[in-house]
Amino acid sequence: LDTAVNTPSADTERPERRSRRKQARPGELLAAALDLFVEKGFAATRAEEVAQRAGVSKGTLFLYFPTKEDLFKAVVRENIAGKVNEGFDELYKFTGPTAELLPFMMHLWWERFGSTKASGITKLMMSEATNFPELTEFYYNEVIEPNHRLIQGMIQRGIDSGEFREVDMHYAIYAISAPLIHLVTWKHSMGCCVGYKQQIDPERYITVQAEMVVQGLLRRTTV
Amino acid sequence: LDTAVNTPSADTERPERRSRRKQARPGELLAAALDLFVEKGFAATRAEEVAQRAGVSKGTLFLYFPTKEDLFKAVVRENIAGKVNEGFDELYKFTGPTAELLPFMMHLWWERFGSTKASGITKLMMSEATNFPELTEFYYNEVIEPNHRLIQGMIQRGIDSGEFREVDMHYAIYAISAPLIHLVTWKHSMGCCVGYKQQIDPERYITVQAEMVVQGLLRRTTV
Amino acid sequence: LDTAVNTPSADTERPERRSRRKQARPGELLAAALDLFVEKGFAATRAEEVAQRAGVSKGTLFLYFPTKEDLFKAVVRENIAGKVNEGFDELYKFTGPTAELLPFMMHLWWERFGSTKASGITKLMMSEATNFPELTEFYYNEVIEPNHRLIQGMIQRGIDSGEFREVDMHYAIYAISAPLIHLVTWKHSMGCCVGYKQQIDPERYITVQAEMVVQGLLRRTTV
Amino acid sequence: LDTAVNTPSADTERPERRSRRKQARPGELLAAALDLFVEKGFAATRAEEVAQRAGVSKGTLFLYFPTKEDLFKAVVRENIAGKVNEGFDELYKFTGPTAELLPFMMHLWWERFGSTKASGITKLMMSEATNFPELTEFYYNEVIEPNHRLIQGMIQRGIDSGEFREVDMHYAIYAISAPLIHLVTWKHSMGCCVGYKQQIDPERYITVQAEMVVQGLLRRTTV
DNA sequence: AATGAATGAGTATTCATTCAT
DNA sequence: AATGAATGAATACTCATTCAT
Repeated sequence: LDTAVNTPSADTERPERRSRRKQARPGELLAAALDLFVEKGFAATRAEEVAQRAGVSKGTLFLYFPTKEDLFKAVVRENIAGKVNEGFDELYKFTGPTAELLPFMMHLWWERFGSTKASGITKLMMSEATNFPELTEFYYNEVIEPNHRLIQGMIQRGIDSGEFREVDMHYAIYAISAPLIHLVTWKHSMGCCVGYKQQIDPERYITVQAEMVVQGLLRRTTV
Repeated sequence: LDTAVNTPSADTERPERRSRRKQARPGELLAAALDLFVEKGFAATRAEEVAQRAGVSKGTLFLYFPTKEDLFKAVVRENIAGKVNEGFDELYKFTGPTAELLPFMMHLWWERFGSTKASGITKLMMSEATNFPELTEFYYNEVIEPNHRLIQGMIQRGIDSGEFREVDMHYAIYAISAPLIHLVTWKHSMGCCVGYKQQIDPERYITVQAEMVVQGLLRRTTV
Repeated sequence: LDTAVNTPSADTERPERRSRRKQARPGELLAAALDLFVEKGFAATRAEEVAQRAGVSKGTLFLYFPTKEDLFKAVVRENIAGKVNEGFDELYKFTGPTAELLPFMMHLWWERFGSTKASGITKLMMSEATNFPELTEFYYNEVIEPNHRLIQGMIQRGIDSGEFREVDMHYAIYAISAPLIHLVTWKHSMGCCVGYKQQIDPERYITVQAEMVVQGLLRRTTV
Repeated sequence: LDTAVNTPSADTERPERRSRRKQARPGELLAAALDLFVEKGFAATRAEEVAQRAGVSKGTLFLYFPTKEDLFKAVVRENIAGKVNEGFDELYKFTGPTAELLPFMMHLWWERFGSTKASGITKLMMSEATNFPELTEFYYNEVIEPNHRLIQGMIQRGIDSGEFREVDMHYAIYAISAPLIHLVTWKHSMGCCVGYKQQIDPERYITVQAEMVVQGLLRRTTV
């Protein structure tokens, strides 16, 4: 459902106890690894702990993922599948004004991604990017770039409809993405350590940022 | 200020070489540590390497910083002290409209902090926050909170002068901070791994974000 | 009894070699540790050396004993358990006069403990007592106190039978224990370094001490 | 008085402030070292701490004692000077019955040595004997052997006077020495770690042991 | 496929000892 | 003679990875 862990190989055999379980192994390991990597970071996560949480032995873990780095890569690759497409669907489906589209999409993003465990990999990638350059490139191509196109689509929609003014599109995108990324990054770093008073309320945060960016983009009616 | 980071500076002078060095040691070590921590992260940085880069032996490092964690803390403390005050100074000194103050301050921040090596600790803290809760709290109190107050001061100035509309101040702050933090975080993560085409031009980035946020805050003249 | 120290025993049998070894591991490690601790003391014994002598790698040692201190504790526990009970058995079994019981028991003690490698831990505990207060307390409760009760039982037997005079029991005990402890302590310290001429012949030593203490305890027939 | 720390070189210069102090250095270091070695053992005592306690720098310590081992040897050698001679003096001076001499001498020993800090080296030597073989030999010749001769003199006196029976002299000696050595050894090991209830009262302990040994040596009047 | 016992390279930290001043 | 900054060998302990069963 949320972060549906799919076994790489298609599930062809009937739902028979033994083999289902067998097939489920890598998925369980990836789920456990996601949890722990998000929770403690790459370096601080011990392989044994991952195996334990997945209910298998250490040996089994290395049976599926020959290296801790491979495990990490798999975790990231696994958890970034096609979220963007959902976004494009919503964009195309939306009929109201773009000034309403933006808040709607941003809140939706929170609901479907930001608030889920999967958002932890956003922070993970920030932290480990330089240690996994080719993974980072993959992440850029598969996640960042598509999302930028989605955001660009949203903004362009406003410009095309005459709602928004012309902007330096390449950089205007960040007015939407930066606050969102900052939100989940905060949530998985500072947010864990500061007191109740310093917490950010995501809904309110997004509401304000969305309002700001809409105001920032809107064509000045008179002037 | 106190433990000002001194560059090793070629040893051309003969007299009191030993004692000169002694004074410089902590600074040299902190500089080396900053480099390496930023470059490879906390866990991946070996104590010996820090010592080597500072031109001393492993033992000497532990003479000044009894623990790798202590070294990390010192690096963080060293590279953030007083930065905010500079910001307040500029704020109080500024005489033009707030719509110009914001871009000015954001660019200044880049010039004096974002573009320097020290900005690497912003990303470092994000990455290591959960591993050093006590340090994170320190960082929040000494860096984040003061910066928030500075930003709040800037926005309030605009509201007081009638330029800006009333906003949910606590969250409006992030409209300014999030893009900036995102910029340095990017610079020290993704930025290192993606191609030339995907690079962000900081000046242009800040210009656009500043314009967006100013537009977002400005009181609508007619309506 | 529980973790009986098994000698490595030449591996002639082929089947289940791995699992056989697994069972023997802790015992082999404890035996090696006993050897080395007795030989060189706690501080001077390197963990790796213990592993080597047991024929395993460093890692394996820490697999079974998470800490060098834990290893030390295990060695102490291993080599003292139940020794006292043997003494009580002999005491209850003995039917002759107490004047003969004492020499018998003292010689038996030498035969079963003093002359064995295990007596080295008596000296070890003396040397390391202040460094391991918690272990020292354990040793007092599990070894010293029970032995004192055993000796007290022996003396009391003589008093009850009318052979021995009334004595300050609490301190009379040491008339028996002190010479014995001194013997093994000597054996593992001075004894290793002084020439042949200065050596103590344990049997003769015990014979004389036993005679002395018996004479010291006997009720004066006429007076 | 008790452990008078004498500078090796005879004090020829007048008691002038500066040089007195200079001359006192090694003595202060030895005193500090004695304290610490007794308190924590050889391995656990850090050179720096010795220097600190003596009020000098680490460098100075190594100026006088090129090696920690040398320091240890010096501490032992320093603190075992001619105590035995005092014992012989008392023996020759004593006029009463040997049955009274023994308790007298044993209590005196406690008063002048056992109860002082210097008794710590007795335990030290036990602990470190095997690590310092040639020191051990020295200790045997300078301390143990003379003390044995002293004790032998005491026993012989009783035999010669007809009070004591003939004994295996070489081993009878231990009937006196073992309890005393055991007392100081206990005091500096177990004694530090066990509760109030398990403490040994030295006076009472010696009284009982002395009585025992006297009884053990006395010629049976009738029989 | 699964286990978990075994490995050993790797790393922070300590501390006796040196030596420029 | 005295200092104390600097050294680096030494060592307990960790943890990814292997492999016999």
